[in-house]
Amino acid sequence: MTSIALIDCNNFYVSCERVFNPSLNNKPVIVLSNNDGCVVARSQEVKDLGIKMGVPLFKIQGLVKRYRITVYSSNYALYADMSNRVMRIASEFSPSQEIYSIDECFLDMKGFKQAEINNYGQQIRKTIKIFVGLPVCVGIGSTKTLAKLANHIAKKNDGHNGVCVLNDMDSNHLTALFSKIGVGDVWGIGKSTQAGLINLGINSVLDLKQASPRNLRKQFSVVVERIVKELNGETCISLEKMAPDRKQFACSRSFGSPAFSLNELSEAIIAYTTRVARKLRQQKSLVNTVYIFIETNPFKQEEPQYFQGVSIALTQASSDTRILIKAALTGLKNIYKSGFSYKKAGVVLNDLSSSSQKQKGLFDDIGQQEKSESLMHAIDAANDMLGSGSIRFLGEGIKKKWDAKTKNKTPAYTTKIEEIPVALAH
DNA sequence: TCTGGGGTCCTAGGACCC
DNA sequence: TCTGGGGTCCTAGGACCC
Repeated sequence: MTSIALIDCNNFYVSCERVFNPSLNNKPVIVLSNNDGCVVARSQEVKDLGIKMGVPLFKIQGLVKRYRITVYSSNYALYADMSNRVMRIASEFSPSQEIYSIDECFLDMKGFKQAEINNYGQQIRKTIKIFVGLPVCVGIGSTKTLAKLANHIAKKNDGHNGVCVLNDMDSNHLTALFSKIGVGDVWGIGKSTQAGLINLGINSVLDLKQASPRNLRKQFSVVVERIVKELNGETCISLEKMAPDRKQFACSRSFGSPAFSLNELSEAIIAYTTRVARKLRQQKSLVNTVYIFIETNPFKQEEPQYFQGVSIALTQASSDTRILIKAALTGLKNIYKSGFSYKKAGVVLNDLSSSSQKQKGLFDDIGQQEKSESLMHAIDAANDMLGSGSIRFLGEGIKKKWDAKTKNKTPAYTTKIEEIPVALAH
């Protein structure tokens, strides 16, 4: 029988902050989204207060004051680095690993003895705690969906001590357990599908497990059919050892303060294009279509609203930031209308191809292309060495009034030497 | 005053072809 | 008076995830 483990960090962003500020342990802590807008991570204490994921900060200011909740802007440099450390350690516990998100990975546990698997899970937890300082839970089941569910059970029930193994559980116990978990807690069942299932009288995980996959495919989609099969131990979603190439790269941001002029929007679009172009080159891909959009604040319905996006097809696939910026700005000029208060803009690179399989055009200037590649390579190398943004296009501006707010960001403790924690000995 | 960002997959429906 | 049908490809939009 196959066996898959899901390692998932508890309250990941909050836990990362606590590693460098242990006085926050057992105290309520929140981490905010970009622009300090919404709650994206909550400590257990905050969850217990009933504060939901994704609520805007301004709606819970009263609770923040009353319960003295510590509020942080997000510090992605720190979280990414902590994630890498966790993943490296986890990978040593299995011959194959799929990194599923910044705070989760699946491990193939095939061949492990049932009797030992629980201990093994405990060992994974302890090792990550000791070496990185982060708390994780481990869920083990015969499919990914069951591993996810096991992890959910481990997180919600202290009795499991952070590890839940479903493989060896007897069926009575399993039935009792599954009848108590809502169908919306299953991986892949979102709000809309949950409502539809409840409508059919399918309320618990047990109900879903016992439902007919064929009927649910007709009612919903092949996705729900697969979930039912996976709940019954039939593998439909396989472990992806190698991360496949991305099919698109996007960068979009809300502005710290609204933008009005074409010039301000151009700055933002240039900055975002620079970011996605870098990601594109990292994957060694080229882009054929650049999509950009601008929008006003949809929450301010009393203000005039405008949303417009446009795709620009390049004459030739490219990864040269200058060419991408030129295309993006051409698009921007086409859709920009004055008189609106813009809140957000974005750039999406679609229709990617591999740079090693580039089609040669009839009028290609080979010398020009080599120059382009070596220039981009030099810029990337300099930014890697000196810190990103060291070399950038002047067009993205200096003052950047539109740039996002980050009022309460902790230092990049682990990735910038100037911001490393200092310990004083007496 | 203040409401995130980046990704994937699936499906329905239109365009087009023979 | 008579007005097909089936296949493929593409795209937009929805749903979901973290």
